[in-house]
Amino acid sequence: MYAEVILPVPLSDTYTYLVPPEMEIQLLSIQSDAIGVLVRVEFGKNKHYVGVISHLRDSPPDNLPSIKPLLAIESEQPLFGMQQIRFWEWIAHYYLCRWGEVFHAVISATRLTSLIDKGIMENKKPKKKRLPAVEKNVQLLHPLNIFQQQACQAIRQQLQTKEVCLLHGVTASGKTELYMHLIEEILQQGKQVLYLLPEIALTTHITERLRRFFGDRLGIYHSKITASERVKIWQDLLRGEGYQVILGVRSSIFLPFKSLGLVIVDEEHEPSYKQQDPAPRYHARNAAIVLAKMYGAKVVLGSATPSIESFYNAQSGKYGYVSLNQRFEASELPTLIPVNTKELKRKKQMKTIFSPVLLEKMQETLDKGEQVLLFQNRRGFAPARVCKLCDWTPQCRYCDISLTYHKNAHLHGKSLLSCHYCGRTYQLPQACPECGNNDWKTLGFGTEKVEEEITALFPGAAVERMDADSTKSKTALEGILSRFGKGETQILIGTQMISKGLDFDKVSLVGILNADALMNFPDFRAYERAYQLMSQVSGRAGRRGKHSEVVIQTSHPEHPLIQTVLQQDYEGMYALQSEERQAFHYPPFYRLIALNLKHKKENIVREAADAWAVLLTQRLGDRVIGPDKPAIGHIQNLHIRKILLKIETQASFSQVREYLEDTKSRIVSDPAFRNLIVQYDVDPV
DNA sequence: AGCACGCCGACT
DNA sequence: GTCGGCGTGCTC
Repeated sequence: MYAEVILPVPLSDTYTYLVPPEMEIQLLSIQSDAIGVLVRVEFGKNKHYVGVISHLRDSPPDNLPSIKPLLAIESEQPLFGMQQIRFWEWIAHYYLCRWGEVFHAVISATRLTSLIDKGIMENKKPKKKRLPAVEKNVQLLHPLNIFQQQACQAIRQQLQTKEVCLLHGVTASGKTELYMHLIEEILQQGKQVLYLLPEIALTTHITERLRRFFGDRLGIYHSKITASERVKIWQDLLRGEGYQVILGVRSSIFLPFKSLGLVIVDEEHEPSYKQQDPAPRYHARNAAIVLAKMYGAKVVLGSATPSIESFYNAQSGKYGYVSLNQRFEASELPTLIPVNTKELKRKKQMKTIFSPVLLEKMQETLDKGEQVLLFQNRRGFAPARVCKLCDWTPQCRYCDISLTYHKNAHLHGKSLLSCHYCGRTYQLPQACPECGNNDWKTLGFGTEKVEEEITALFPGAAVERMDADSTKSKTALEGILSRFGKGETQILIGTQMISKGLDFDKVSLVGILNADALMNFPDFRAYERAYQLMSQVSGRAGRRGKHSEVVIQTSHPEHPLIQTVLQQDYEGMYALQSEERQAFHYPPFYRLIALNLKHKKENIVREAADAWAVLLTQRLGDRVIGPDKPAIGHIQNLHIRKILLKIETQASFSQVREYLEDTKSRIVSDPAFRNLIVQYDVDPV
């Protein structure tokens, strides 16, 4: 008897091992087909790995130089079923990565090794059953209001005939409450539920809210939970008791569901659902839809500002569509006020980065004892520091990018410069290394500069900043949220972090400091993103009945995108965008596949990319765009070229995959291009 | 991903 | 004369 084993190494194949005769009975008694059983094997010389059996076979494949035996069986029960293995296979095929890379993601979703080291296989028997779950805090679900009830009913109805339903609900319309009712129904049927959230939105606020209702049935899954908690989640899902609702981040799609009945993807438009590095570069929303299909489960996608893709699928009838456009407890939508910064600058009225209108409204808000949010989607003090004399700008030694100036963070007593691509930090040079001058100016501004200026302008106010730098620890983040929630902080400055998870009702003014910066980046999704961010951050204002205002500073108030934001006209934005996407062959009308080629030597990567594009063009014609040198031409000392494919959505994906594989093997057979790094990114975000 | 094998610079 | 740099090749 032989076993095909998937190993957590980036390789495309499974590997064949001999099942020693004395192990056969043990193996088959765990699982009759052995699928999903963990085994310890030697791979290479003296390297031991824990892998998973994908299937058994009677005879070994031909031409194998040698076959090693399984060393040990590492699980008392199969940890994965056929469904999981089929799901991994789908991920590897669709996202053009290797089996082993997917399994590696599954394993590391447990930190998926700590689980293997001290987890599941040590528990010879499931722990003695806990007493029936009579959590003291468990409450009954709140009844839904009439709008929520109607929406809930509409979702049930849509899901009778459709796999996926998009719930388009304005901020504060009570989507979470509605989800909870749907979850309860599925639990009553004895099925499991996966509730996906972007990492940033998984705050104690929402977890506590759900825990209050689901008590011992709710497991929470993210990168910072303890190993023992992970193990419990695994065991409970495998056994079908205990945790049956998982509130988790994107990697929780790899958990071993047994009888999945419903997947909720909240904030479905969030780009952080797409994994960037390393492979598998999967989109958790799209992968979750496939996962659900394999289990016969239904999917609810929720957003106040749906992705263009999902709204398109709803419009075309592929997804069901339900909207919930009444705010909870009669909250009004905020009034949006554009401020023309170009004109103010011309009139010399922009003395700071804040318009006089914004400053006045801030003062009024503080006088009323209410709170202000200021949104600037850039951390640090300034994105670049420039020598006044010769224009020299500090750059990262490893990446093709200017360093962000962090005035108030220090490295050996000096202010710090940091590379926002590779994370390296540098000391601020005193004098310009080019000309010796010691007089600098800064370009642009980030949250640190906003904080410094606001502190000077409002000396009596309590000001805090919330961005990736100020929230490195979980306690720091919770501290900021809790002080703001209690009203101890009057002005909160932040990056897009403040657009999620904040759920406070004393915010009556939001300032968007630089709308132009949100729109001006070279990406086909720039306007969609800008709309979503401005809309989400505006939604933080005026919860619970208060009148509220949003000031948007822009040099182009007449811009069509700004107009749709001001009128809170999602469908207008969708119409603008879908026309453009169709005309220029972008999603949802075309599928994008990006090829990233990297090499230490620029001439090698350039030649390889040119050759690559020639070969691909022979087969795919003008669907091949590039190669292009990206704006940031090298990162981590590797030079980069990009080739973009725009493929009709109805085209055969397996055909395209075949062309890509064939092209790759032809290029890398050239010894000059052997150590080229090739990365595929399917459906890039 | 690891880990070993294999060819060129600064040291006891 | 060696120790060790990491380039590249392989793993059932």
